[in-house]
Amino acid sequence: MNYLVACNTPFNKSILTYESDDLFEVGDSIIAPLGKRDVHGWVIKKENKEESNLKIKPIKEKYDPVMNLSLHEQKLFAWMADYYHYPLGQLINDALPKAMKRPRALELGAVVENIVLEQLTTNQKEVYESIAKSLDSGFSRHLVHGVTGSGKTHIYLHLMQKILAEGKSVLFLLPEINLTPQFLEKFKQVLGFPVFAYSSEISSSQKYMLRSELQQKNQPIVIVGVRSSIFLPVENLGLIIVDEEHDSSFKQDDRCTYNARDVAIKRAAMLGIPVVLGSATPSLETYNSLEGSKTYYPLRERVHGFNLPEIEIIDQRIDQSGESTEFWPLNRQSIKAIEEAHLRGEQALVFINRLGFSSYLQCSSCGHQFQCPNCSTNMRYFKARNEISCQTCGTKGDMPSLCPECSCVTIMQKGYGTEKVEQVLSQAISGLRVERFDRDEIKTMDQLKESLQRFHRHEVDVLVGTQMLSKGHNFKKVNTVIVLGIDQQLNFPDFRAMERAWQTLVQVSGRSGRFGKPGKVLVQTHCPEHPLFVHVTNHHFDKFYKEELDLRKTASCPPVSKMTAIYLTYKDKNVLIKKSLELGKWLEGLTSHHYKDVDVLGPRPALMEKRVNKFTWSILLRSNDLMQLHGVLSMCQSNFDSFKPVQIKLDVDPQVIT
DNA sequence: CGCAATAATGCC
DNA sequence: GCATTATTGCGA
Repeated sequence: MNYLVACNTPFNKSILTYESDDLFEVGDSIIAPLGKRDVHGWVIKKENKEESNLKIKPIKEKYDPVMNLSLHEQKLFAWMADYYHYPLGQLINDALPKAMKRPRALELGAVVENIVLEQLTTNQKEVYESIAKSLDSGFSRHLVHGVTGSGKTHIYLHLMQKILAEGKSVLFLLPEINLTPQFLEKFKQVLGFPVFAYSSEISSSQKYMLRSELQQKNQPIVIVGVRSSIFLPVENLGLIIVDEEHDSSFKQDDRCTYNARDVAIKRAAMLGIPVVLGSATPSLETYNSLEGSKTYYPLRERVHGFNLPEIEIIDQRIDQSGESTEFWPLNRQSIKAIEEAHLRGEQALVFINRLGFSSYLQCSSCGHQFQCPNCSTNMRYFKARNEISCQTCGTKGDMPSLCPECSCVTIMQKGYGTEKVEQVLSQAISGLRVERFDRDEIKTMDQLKESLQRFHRHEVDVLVGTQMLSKGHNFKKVNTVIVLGIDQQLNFPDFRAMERAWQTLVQVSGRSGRFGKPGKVLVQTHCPEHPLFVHVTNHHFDKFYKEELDLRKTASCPPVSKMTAIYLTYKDKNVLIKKSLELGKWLEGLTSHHYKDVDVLGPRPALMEKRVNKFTWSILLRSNDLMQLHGVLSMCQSNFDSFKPVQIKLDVDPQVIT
């Protein structure tokens, strides 16, 4: 008997033929010889021996039964390999836990005594009941589009309670690990069933044990997990919830570029169960496909009749024409707002999406900038560590004392980050306790918990943080929020720039005034007339989505069309450009004859052309016809070898085009 | 030349 | 992706 095996190798798209006299089943995990070594593989097909010019080797042995794939896993992985054009064997290898070295017993999460779940509000109840009706009737897709503070989590909890009571399990996906502590506590207290947190905090042996446990048992359980938890073999799964479905952390950007939200939808469809997507700022994709349907649930109000914060757009240009710049990058109004909050005994948040003290350094006499030697980017300046560092490759250097070009000693610090704002703020307002909340300052889960606790206990007045501060947190005494750097987000050269800026502003402002006091959000910008701000200040989400969709239609961008980015990477720029143009030509030829509805855009240099001493160019494929697009991608994938030695990577449904 | 770093090739 | 084999490059 011959066996088609998906192996952990990119060779021949990972699908290799082996023979054996022993019996293997489809889905079995096996070890097979490849060249002078052994690889891990999964049987995907049995067939009778045929004439072949290959010298087919025998399968070596059965491997670990814990790694065997159920029928459902086989189908899901096969779909993914096909849709994301990634070798099946490597995909399975990446999705399953690594073999275990030191086995240790698994704590499936103790059941905490039941605290009664609070009643739903009228609005929440309507949504709950509508979703609950379809819980037992096969696949359905729901979108809870609730403003920040409308109690989406509360609806999820009631749905979960119902599913668990029926003896079924729930997969709850969320974008970032730093949200798990609070979710987890609440879930454990309220649900009365085992709740398991799945994230990078878990060791690989724990992941292995969990897989093994889930395969054997089918008692109801809740898994609260990040992206990769979508692959857990939960038996008797009754519901998948994807919270913050718009979030880009659901997209994997290395290896197989899957989007866990889309895999979740596919998995639910295959299992015939409902999937609930939730967000205050749904992706255009999700909004476009569900808005107007019976399974779209807008929640326009916060609970208890609390108001959404007042959002004020501050024209930063005024500063330049005379007003003092002593508190730059914060302007006078922002300082005043924080000062007033402090006097009222409240706290405040400041958001900036950049780390460090200044974005780059420049010699004041010759204009020399301090570039990273390995990447096409400037080094950022970190004052506390007195060093400059590249955020892309990690190269570090001492803060220069004079210009290497002209020996001038005056080096200007341009741009700003969290460190700068922290300093300006503590100097501007005496007695103000300011802390930073970014990945520079907070590296472990313990540091995260401690920082949040200090803030909750009001030992800190202002947190200056990046995006990691923007999601999910409930701060009782925060009614003032400052947003810096939104201009950079709006200027990002990608069709989703406006969508992302919208999401930032809405999510960030959602941290303000969640407990009834009037909330305020100040957004500093150099382009206050930008159309986005009109919808943000009025909280008009329908209008924002409508206008943005119109733009996408005009420009024929997703969700109206489908896209795939092709990245070519090589250390020699000239060879790379030559090969990129070659691939571009080849694709043009292909699309002009057989796939007429596919557009080829580029090639062009990637946004960061040089990264860690390798150059990258990109080509974009765009089409309204999914079949044609994937036709081109299959042809392209089969033809990778002819562009050697350049490395080629596909990103299906890219989230950011780099 | 001699050796080591680097590139190219085969793998079922 | 990895192991093996071929090619290049540079000191002396």
